[in-house]
Amino acid sequence: MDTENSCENPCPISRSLSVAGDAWSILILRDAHAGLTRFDQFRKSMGIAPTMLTRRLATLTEEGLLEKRRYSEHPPREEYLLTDAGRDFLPVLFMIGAWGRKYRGGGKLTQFFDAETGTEIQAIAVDEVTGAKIGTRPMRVVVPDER
Amino acid sequence: MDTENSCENPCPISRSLSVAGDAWSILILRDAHAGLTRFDQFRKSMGIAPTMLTRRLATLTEEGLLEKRRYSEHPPREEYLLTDAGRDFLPVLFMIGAWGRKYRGGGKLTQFFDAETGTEIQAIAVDEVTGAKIGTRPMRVVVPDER
DNA sequence: ATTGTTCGTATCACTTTGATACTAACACTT
DNA sequence: AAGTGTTAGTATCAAAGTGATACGAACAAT
Repeated sequence: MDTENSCENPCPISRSLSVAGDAWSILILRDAHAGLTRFDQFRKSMGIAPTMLTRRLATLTEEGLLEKRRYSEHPPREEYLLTDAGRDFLPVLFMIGAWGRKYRGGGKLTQFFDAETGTEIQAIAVDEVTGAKIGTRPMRVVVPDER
Repeated sequence: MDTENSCENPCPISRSLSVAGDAWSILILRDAHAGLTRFDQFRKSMGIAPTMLTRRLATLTEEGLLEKRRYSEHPPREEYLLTDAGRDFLPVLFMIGAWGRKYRGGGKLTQFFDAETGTEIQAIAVDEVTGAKIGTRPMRVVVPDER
């Protein structure tokens, strides 16, 4: 795709997709949230080719969702940690997961529980202002005019 | 990627991504939510090559997010409408958009308002059970054992 | 000295993509 | 009747991206 549409495009979805709009990037972020930090952990978890992984980790680092940290000087070893921007991707992951759970739910699925209450987490998107579920009320779209 | 991981993989995120894990598909769904239904509308809106668009529309239709409807017999013309599954993708779109708004927010952005209250929609993900924002409380992950 | 671990790079066949041109089936205008 | 316009694609093909595999560098451990 044309990934150079960052600041031109008024659509916030396009802008996000130009950063993490492919499946590998999203899976890396998923695994990073699950606590993985190292090249080989990602590689084994996802079965991704090392060339791909190198590129994706570099992009996510450049784009500020991950940061490299040296965890060993001898030999030099880096690990990849989530930044704030990367951590804030979690709601996206949960909504993607919620859709998959509902529409591709056959067989066994990974589950997420609230550690305090012990209840299974049911992620939904709401408008923080009105409290209404996204998609349940009519909305008005305002597209900025060009230039 | 390996797109044949539908029912094998216990991760609901992987399953969703095997259906709509590329930028074009997500942008088509965005435009479909904005009311576009026809081939040329999508093509002009996104600047996508017709070969790509044909394939993506076919995939989304096969996967049950869109459905074809004939709107003219002479000449034969089809349009693409969101199914329930497609409509339920809206929360994903809003969360992706929310991230882009927060971390790639320079310049003019499309805005969404609640038609009743007139307030700008601030999409967040919450756990419907506890009401807590996703990511603010510790959670426990349960991965099903193989076989 | 040999084996193992970790984080990659090199190579290369294969697949996907994207730009462009073109077609089919009409309607509409002159 | 001929030409123009609209819609929904298909055909072609070069360029780019992907992915499997092998290999390398820099050590640690035995």
